[in-house]
Amino acid sequence: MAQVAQVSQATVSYAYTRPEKISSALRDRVLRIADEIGYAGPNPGGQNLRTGHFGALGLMMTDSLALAFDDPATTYLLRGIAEVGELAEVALTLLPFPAADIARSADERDAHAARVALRSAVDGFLAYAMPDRHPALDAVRRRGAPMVVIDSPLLPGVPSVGIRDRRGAEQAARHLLELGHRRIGVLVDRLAPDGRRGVVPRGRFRRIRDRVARERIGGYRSAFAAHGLDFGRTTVVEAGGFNRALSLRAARTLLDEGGFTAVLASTDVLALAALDVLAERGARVPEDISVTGFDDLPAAATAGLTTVSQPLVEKGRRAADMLVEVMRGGTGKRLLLPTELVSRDSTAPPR
Amino acid sequence: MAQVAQVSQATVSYAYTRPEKISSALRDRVLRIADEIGYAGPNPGGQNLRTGHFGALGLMMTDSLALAFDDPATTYLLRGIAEVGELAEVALTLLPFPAADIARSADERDAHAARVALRSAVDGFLAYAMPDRHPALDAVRRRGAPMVVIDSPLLPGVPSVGIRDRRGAEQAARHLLELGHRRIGVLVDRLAPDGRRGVVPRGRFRRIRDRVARERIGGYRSAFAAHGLDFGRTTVVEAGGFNRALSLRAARTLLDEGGFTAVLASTDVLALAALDVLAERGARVPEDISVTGFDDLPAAATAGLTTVSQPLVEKGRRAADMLVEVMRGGTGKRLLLPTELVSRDSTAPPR
DNA sequence: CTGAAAGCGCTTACAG
DNA sequence: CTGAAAGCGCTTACAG
Repeated sequence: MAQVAQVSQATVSYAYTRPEKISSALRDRVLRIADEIGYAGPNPGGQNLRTGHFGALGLMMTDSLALAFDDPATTYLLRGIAEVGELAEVALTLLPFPAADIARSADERDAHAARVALRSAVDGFLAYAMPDRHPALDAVRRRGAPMVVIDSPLLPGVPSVGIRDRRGAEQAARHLLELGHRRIGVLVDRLAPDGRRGVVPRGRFRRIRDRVARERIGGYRSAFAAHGLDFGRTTVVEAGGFNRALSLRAARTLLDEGGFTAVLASTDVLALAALDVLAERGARVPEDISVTGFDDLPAAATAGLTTVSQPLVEKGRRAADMLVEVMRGGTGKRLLLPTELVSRDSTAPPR
Repeated sequence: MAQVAQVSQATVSYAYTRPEKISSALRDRVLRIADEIGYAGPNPGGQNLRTGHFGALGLMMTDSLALAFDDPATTYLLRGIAEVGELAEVALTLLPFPAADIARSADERDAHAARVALRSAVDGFLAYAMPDRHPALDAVRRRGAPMVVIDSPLLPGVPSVGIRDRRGAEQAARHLLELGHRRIGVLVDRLAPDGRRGVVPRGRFRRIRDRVARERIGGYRSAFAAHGLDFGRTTVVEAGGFNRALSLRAARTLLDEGGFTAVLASTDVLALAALDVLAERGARVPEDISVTGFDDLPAAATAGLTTVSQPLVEKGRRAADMLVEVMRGGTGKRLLLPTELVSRDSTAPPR
């Protein structure tokens, strides 16, 4: 391009990125010639290498991207991220972590994820709801790239945004217990990314690989203990994932057991699935059985679901804000957002 | 890194990307030293520049990213894109087109969008629901990057995936007309990205800047004409955007006028908003008034909405497939997916 | 199986 | 206000 226009490379560069450095006549000429010969402006690859930044943020999630567009809670979080004004200048890159059905094994999947994180052309990372130990997290830290964690895991020295999961879960459980429920069935999404689902055997609680799941279970456990109940004897069903199909299946498995006066669900998606299964079976809520959720999605309000609200959109916004701050040289911190029990029409004392 | 390990740059490169080119002993040594000195592997910027590809696809949308996480139809589309297996190796970059409230003017917004498209470190573009003329589209074509358009606009020589919008819209309108409706109010999302909303003045129909809106209005118009009605005399309310708040507002504006026996909405989000406003006002559907939508979101089925279904997830999947094909040197084509009228409980003959 | 060299396209001091 | 030169970090023929 510089050759054709018979100017130096620097002049072309200035024409695009530093208009004040050259005369406007020269700039116009360069731009006109560029137009004629079909030069579309500085190649991003060259710019990246030279300036050392990419103009993009990477978002890492467990599993595949499907989560981003499948799970309502995730969608709200992403909305918050997208709202951040400073991001008007940077792209949001959704990193392709392979789904379980594509990768041959969990190890291979993790290795792939780490490679992706390392290779991706981004200036900073948002890690959302990752399991405790994940090679991609190590890879990012080693690369020394700015990172902010959302929800899980908690990594020493890594800034993060989350909520008081244990307390929120405790609030929901206490609400049911204080209403007088003693036969409570529990629904959880996933305790570890190993594809297991169904009734959770006791030993599995010691091998939870996700901070949020661990905290929520911990909250349930302590609320139960405060009311003289042993959480270990409670039926807990694990969906094995986040989507509606798996949630419905888990709700059916739990409700097939029968005899519960309440369902304590660790997400709204699970609680809403339970509501649907109950309606299908002709059970009345809350007369026959109470149900609580967690998240307070808009759909929870519509369904009259008693749940624990967390500020999902704000969580995304704050995390993105914090990442911008870290990328500017700030240190970031651990930010905890409030939760609140929202009592609606899906809970009542047992008969 | 090469210096410390006392090997050549090439050896380091091979250690990471061509294990078969060096002995495994040497490779192990290189990797071990890298680990010790904290070298995280090849810098993506250097790789990009040298190989000429980025390992990412760019998604361009009108307005801001908020659309991606705000509009259910868009969310389903993205789910389809994310499902494409070949994408397990490439990232999906959401390009940050500034929202109306951030950019000072429409021109500035467009110029910014073009710049972003040019600068972004991606190998190909998916352009979704863009207005007819948009500088970012020109910029991408000039850059010569592979591109597939979803829905709008239709560009000569550019492969695209869409549906028969005109026919689908015609089906919905004809359904109402054949039931005997003559006082039909129409709801549309946006005819041009200029921030206008409210009752659409006649002249504005000649200045629609979005292909899909134009086709759907055309479908309504011809169905009306076939029944001896002048579409030009119909009340059409434009929401001015895609979210629920604007949709509710548009529905209120339309229904305030009164006297309609049916509401013909150009999207399900608008139709569902109309349903909510009608419920709020104590009107019975379909006894007092009929409502039709377009898209067939899962929420439409729940609400018993009569609508025109289009395969949203498949649209995304097909578009991503086609882009992969084009990036491999294929030519792509114009792909049209089927629509179908789904008759549910929100429509009946007028009283 | 390993190493020295070229060059991808840019930006930025620096000299004129 | 403009140009010549260096170097960002990599990969890939090529020579040994």
